[in-house]
Amino acid sequence: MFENEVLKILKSVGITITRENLENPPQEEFGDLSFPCFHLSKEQKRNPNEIANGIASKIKLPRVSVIEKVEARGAYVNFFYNYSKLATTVLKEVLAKKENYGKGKRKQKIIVEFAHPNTHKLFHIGHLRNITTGESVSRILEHNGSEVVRANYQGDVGLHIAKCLWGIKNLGMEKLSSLDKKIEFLGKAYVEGNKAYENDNTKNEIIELNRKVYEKNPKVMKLWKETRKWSLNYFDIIYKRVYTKFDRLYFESEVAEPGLKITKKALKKGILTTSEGATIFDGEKYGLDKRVFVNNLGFPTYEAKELGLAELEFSEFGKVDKCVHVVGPEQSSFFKVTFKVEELLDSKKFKDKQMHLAYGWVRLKEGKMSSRLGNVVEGEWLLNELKKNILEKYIKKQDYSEKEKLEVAEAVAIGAAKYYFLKVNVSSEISFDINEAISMEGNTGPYIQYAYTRCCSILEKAKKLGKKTSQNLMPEEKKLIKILSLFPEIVKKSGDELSPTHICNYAYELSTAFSNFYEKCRVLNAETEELKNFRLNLVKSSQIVLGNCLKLLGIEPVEKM
RNA sequence: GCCUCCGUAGCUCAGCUUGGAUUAGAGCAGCUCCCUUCUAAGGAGAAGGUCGAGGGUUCAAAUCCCUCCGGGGGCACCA
Repeated sequence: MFENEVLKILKSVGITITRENLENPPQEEFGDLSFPCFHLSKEQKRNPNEIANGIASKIKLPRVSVIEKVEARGAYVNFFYNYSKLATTVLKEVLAKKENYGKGKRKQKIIVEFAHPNTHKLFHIGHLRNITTGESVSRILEHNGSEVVRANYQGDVGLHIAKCLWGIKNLGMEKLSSLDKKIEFLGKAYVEGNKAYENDNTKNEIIELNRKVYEKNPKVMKLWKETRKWSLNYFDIIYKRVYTKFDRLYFESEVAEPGLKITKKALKKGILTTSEGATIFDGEKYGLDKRVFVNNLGFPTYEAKELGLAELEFSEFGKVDKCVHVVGPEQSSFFKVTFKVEELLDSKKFKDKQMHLAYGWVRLKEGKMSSRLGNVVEGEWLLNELKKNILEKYIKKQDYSEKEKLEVAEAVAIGAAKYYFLKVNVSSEISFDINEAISMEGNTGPYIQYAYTRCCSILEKAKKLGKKTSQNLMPEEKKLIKILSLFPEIVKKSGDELSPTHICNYAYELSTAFSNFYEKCRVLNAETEELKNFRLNLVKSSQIVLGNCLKLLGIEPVEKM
């Protein structure tokens, strides 16, 4: 918050550095901002402790300053803020900017491509992590000032579809009343088709069916269209449920033809070659894998379709600075190859703009999920399970209306699931422990939500905010103010690293600091009216920043729970 | 064989990009306390660690480099 003041002071004693050279001290007793002297020590070949001492003794603080004290400690020059001034500055800023507090000015246009469920296949817990990550990354980038295009690339052609359609034909089309039943039926059909693919006779039937889908055979199209629509309707319900909306839905059926055309061009240019009847990319000279773009039956693979997709993505939205693909780590080789081919096709358009954000697998304790084995953990099932438990364990005991209870339980359940995904690094694998996610204690979504509702509850009782600022702050108040002041730099860090984890850690720290404050500092019946007003402003600011954190995570804040 | 991600307390994980503050941080589980007080889904305290192993670079390594061990994922006609 007062970085510029510190830089100015350092400049006045002949040290010109940038914000990057300053650090946040690990402990309160080391002050609020520090300048480590190790680099100077290298340049001047002097003991860093001496340098730090020299700097600290040279500094003469102005009479009126937001910096209260400067002190050398070891190799660090530590700056201590005047907390009364810090409080005034932070509260003023948060209360003025509200949901825009911490908003950055990076004006990039970024496509975030995520979700990508396949039609005719179950929507599982891994898709849930995907959407959670993609939505949060999108919101974080937006808060950094970028314009985000949310894209979703859904697979609606290919062997998996053929397997499912074969299964439907084999099982016989049932009369199904509800969407849930239809989705369940598709799941069964897929498993059936997948089994049949193991057998040579039925395998050929499935391949034939696949051809018919690619060739848009009218007889097959009818069934394809109808069942595809089931999946899409179902996905729409889930997207809405997890607070996501897409600007553009892409389909494999839409990019297959264009993708094939591009592979022909790439073949002419010598980027792709022919081998054993297939069109392939031989990545050896780039240290990459060999991958097939068009198979020996003439069907475009996922690779060829990707070329068609990229072409669309980079032409439909004007100048795009970056395209982030939120996809599992098993596609790492695939993306390295397609990114390379795209770069070779049009360097100016694609080079260094494509990025694969790989998130780790989600497992249950029983083992890896696979829709082929039919032992998937459905996304919706998980959300419903969390909701049921939250409702039973806590919300039922509250005294508001049934309708409100359901709404609150829903928001808390979605938040619990999302937070469980986001609190670990994107690349880490998650072994999903349902009991742990349900337990709602410690570093969890419900804990953050709860801190937020405590803010709301006080503010509701207080009715209005006064404007006085306190002079002597309690340690809990100081800590809270300090944390509030750090929000903008956390947002920047999360955006730079595409890492929602930092927001989770920050939100947890803020919630803990608020709980401490709540415990030690009475607000509504504070000793004086002035103090009460100051604390109310502090509560309001905490509510705003906690709310911002939740929104960046894609979680809906609730006012009571 | 090659590529890639991961290995930090009994369990789940921060910290590693940009090496530094004589005590490596949390949360769960277990132990001790705190509800006449703004929702105890809370707060306080004690306990718990050869940072996978071994080398190296450095004044300084959980963090950088190398080797090895263990695990996940991938490496041509699936997506």
